[in-house]
Amino acid sequence: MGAENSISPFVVKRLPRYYRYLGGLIDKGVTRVSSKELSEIMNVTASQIRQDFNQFGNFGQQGYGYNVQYLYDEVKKILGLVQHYSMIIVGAGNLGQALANYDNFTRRGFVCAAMFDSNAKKVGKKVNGIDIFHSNTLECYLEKNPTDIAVLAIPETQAQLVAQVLYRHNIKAIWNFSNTELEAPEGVCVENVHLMDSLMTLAFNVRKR
Amino acid sequence: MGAENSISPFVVKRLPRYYRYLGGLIDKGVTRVSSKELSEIMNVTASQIRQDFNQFGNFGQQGYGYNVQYLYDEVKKILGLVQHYSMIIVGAGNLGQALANYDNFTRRGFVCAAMFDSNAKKVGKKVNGIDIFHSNTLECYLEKNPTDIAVLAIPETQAQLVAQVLYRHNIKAIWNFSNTELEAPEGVCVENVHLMDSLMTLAFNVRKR
DNA sequence: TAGATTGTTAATCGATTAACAATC
DNA sequence: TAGATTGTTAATCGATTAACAATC
Repeated sequence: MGAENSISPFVVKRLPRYYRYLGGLIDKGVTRVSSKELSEIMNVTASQIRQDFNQFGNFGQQGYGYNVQYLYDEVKKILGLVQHYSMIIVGAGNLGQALANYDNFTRRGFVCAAMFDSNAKKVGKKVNGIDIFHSNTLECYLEKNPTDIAVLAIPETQAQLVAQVLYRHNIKAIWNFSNTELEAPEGVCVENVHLMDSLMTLAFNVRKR
Repeated sequence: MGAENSISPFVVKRLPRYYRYLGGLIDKGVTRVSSKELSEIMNVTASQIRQDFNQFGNFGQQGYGYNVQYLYDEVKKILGLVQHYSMIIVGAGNLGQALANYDNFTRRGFVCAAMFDSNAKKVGKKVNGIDIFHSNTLECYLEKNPTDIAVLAIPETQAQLVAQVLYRHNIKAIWNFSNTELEAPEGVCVENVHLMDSLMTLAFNVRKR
């Protein structure tokens, strides 16, 4: 119901956390929760919880609170987790393989169909059942297999170049683990994961204690 | 010079990005940059750049701008990257090994001294030159080797338990890759990396295009 | 009905941006 | 000196919190 465009990125960033906590409540057998209860568990204000959800619809009931399962399902829909996403991983190094082995992604509907690497020694092998192809077959693959999300687990020197290939073949989104920020054309989503940045933030906070 | 306490987390989160871009400029041989030039490269406002840096001191010069190397060094100091941090990785699964192989951490002063795993098959092996010890030797290790940062690359079911051990032995910070949020005692920094959350955010944005 | 809790409007707080005097 | 650009104050914008009428 809410104006699905113009949702603040702050709200969006909080959605997966709600989803996680609601899932936890379901596992515990909790069927009903008020914004106040949830706020205490999650350590945020009840006001923020109600504001956030009401960006998307009226999921609660006065005097009762929220039905946990219903709210969970709604958040799932909002996040777009009711559909499947086809995914490839570019870069079969340590990180690429770690991600390929992470079965949680598959469970949530992010299905990794192929991996690519420029190292001939890796080509032909499998990681968690996923074939590793040579990078120079990437274009050919994408032509035959429209792909939603490409995971970039390659060095920054190659990232921008590979991204260009992906853009040409209408990739919808890039999950970027390389140490660069990609320039993305209109309509392509890029989510950067800067592990080094995260560790530096930690260093800053440690020293400031 | 700035009141080093009470720096907004928004500013802190931006510091590593500045550090990255300034490093890039140095690599390109750029010696001098104005807030306006930097703002165009980084796609933020010049105002924000000046505000951010002035939380920590006056690093620029009117009419000139900023000396890139000097500013880079100052940000390095602010982030606390002039010292070394002793680190251990708990969990030698795919992700733990991927992190152990990531030499960038060492280059920046985050030195991984040991890994721990509860799988006896892995104990005794090395990853990137780092010994894997059995998890039940963790306490003993920490007593002999004071450690700044523990990386948690273990399933959520074990995370809170291991964290308790770490707290008892005065760990300073936890870099948490497990799918939980840890309750940390006063004085311990926790930085959560929720890869699944990041991917969900991407899914939301893809659908909204 | 009385009690509880939502949905939503209004108030507050803080982050970002704009403006400009200081000064290199 | 004139031009450029900072450091910093003031204005704006938006996010968060508080308050409360609506209603289950």
